[in-house]
Amino acid sequence: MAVRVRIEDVAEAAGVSMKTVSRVLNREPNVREDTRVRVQAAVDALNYKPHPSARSLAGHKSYLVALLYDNPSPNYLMEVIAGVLDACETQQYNMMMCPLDFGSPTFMNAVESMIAHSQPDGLILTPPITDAPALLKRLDELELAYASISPRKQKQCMGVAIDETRAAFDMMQHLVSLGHRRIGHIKGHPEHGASDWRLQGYRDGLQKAGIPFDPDLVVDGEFSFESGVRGAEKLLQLRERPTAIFAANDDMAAGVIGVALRLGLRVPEDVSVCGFDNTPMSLQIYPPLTTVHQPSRDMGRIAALELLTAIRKRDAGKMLQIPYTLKLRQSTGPLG
Amino acid sequence: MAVRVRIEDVAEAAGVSMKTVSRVLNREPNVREDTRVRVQAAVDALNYKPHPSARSLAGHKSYLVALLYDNPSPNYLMEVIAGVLDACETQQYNMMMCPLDFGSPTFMNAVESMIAHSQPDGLILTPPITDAPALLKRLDELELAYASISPRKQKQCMGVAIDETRAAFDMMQHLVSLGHRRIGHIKGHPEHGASDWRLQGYRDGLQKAGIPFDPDLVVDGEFSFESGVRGAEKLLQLRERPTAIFAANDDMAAGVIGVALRLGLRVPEDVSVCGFDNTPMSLQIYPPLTTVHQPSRDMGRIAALELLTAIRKRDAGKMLQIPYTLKLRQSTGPLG
DNA sequence: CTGTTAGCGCATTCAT
DNA sequence: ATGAATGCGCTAACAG
Repeated sequence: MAVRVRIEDVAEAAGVSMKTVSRVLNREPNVREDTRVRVQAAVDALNYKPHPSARSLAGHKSYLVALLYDNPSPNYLMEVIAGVLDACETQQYNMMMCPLDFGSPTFMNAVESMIAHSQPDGLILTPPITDAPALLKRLDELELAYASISPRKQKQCMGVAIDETRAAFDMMQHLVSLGHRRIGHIKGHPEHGASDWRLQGYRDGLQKAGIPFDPDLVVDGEFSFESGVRGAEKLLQLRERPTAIFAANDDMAAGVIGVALRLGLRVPEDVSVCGFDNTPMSLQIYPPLTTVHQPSRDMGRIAALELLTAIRKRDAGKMLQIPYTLKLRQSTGPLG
Repeated sequence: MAVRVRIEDVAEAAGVSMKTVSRVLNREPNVREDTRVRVQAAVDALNYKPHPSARSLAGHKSYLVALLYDNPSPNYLMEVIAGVLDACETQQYNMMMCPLDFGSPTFMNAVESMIAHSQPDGLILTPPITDAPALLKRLDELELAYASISPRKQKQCMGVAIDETRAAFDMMQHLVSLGHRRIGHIKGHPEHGASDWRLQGYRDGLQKAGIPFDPDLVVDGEFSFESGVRGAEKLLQLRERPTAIFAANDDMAAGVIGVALRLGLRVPEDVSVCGFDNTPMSLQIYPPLTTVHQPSRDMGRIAALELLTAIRKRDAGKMLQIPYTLKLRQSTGPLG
């Protein structure tokens, strides 16, 4: 490890004081341009890197953001992580991972303990942890900044989301345009806001097409493949079978396709199937799945950038909405 | 955030010096049992948590391990992460994520920069970063501890792996026992040791069954679904079609099944397909995939525990081998 | 615009 | 077995 280059060494090399170096490093004002250049040159020449712990200790900041999650899809989370890391890198921040069990009675204890231990400067919340009232209340008490990704209540907090209801509505328009009128829906996990929004989009789509809502065509799910299987078994064995099934996510849609094939039905000739999320798997099953692409990586990046800005400026940002894309593939087709 | 409880406060409450509290906290010897108890009581009563940065600054340790990865399957990586976090939690360590581009010319720069910035006490390497000679050499220079998960050269380093060759061999035994003799193989990414091992297991399996090796039945792949599709297109259009295909991972196996179905072949009646990794997807496609389960979470945990031990004791551990499991499912069946 | 001083909270000598 | 003094590397508050 050799000997560490310290800020003092840089100061000496540049012929200024430690504090001036500190100012340059932290982009603080009140430094003449030429000294700034001189200091920067010394920093580069010595390949100086601030010691994170020292900076943190003296500055009363941890330079840490915590990413809270509860059993999300690995693909989704990895995208979010990549985005958050993108954002953190630009600002010398670190990210720590915080797997949590949202439903557990010790949920808040786990959070408190993590905060006490790691002292993050801010948190990024992913669904469904975005919607834990006790958590949000406590964070406000602690004056700890947080950004939410796709939270249920979007008016009141900083974060990022897509218009899920409208995306689901668009998907319904697609099915309707193919001639479908008996369209089934498998709901998502009841604890996720996304489930409500997507169901709402389904209903909006029916209404727009003048198709009466039929409760038999809507079944419970919980975003898992298995729940998709169960939902499909119900829907595909109805006396009057739906000609299309809109599952609230891709995993469930994969379950639907599995059941359909097992029952000897062709997809999409006998039944069209679509999902939501555009997971890699959606492209790997046969037939490739029609779905909605949600820019999860961008959402992670944006949430983190908002959070970092809020930490710096000590004031909260807005809820940002960003665009989604429909991916029309082979699992949906015209009414046969 | 109220006022922070410091070690000094605990010392005062317990009627001892800071140093004694420090000793108790760090499980150092030379503390009488009764004072240890008294100090611990004060720690609990005040709900004292050491300040990570202060501890790190004074102790010349970062309490950080870096997890290096390059574009792995999200499912695999999330399992490894969960295991590493499990291990870190028990020892007050933190984990940082380090996505890298192994092939890039700036790979080593990225690593150097990460190390200089974050000063991790150790690294956990995942394939194929386990096999970057320049990296390993540099880590030795820096005397930075690292643990490797499934590295190519297992003799020379600390880490954890399964016996992949034997697992692939077992899978071949399974296919042979079903009556298959024309068995195709789609290789993994050439940069991953796993590709070699699994191919070796394939060859060992052929040899054991007295089946001559046919180069036409082995095609290149790179672990991606698409490469599985390409491989299957070659194999399934051979004049003498294989009756079984062993893909070196699940993603490629999924590609094979897709192609088979597209060509009007039934799985497993017309062609058996198997993979490797037991990804969640392997259970979600139709038919469910026969594969090898690799205990990735355990591997993450074990690698991290080894690393933390090595950091503490300043000496390197061994390469540990842990068990795998064959998952026999519906994508393989008797030769029709 | 720049420098000086103090101290963040802890572990680490070296005493005793 | 325990304690007092010192400093890790940096930023903050103030001084100039």
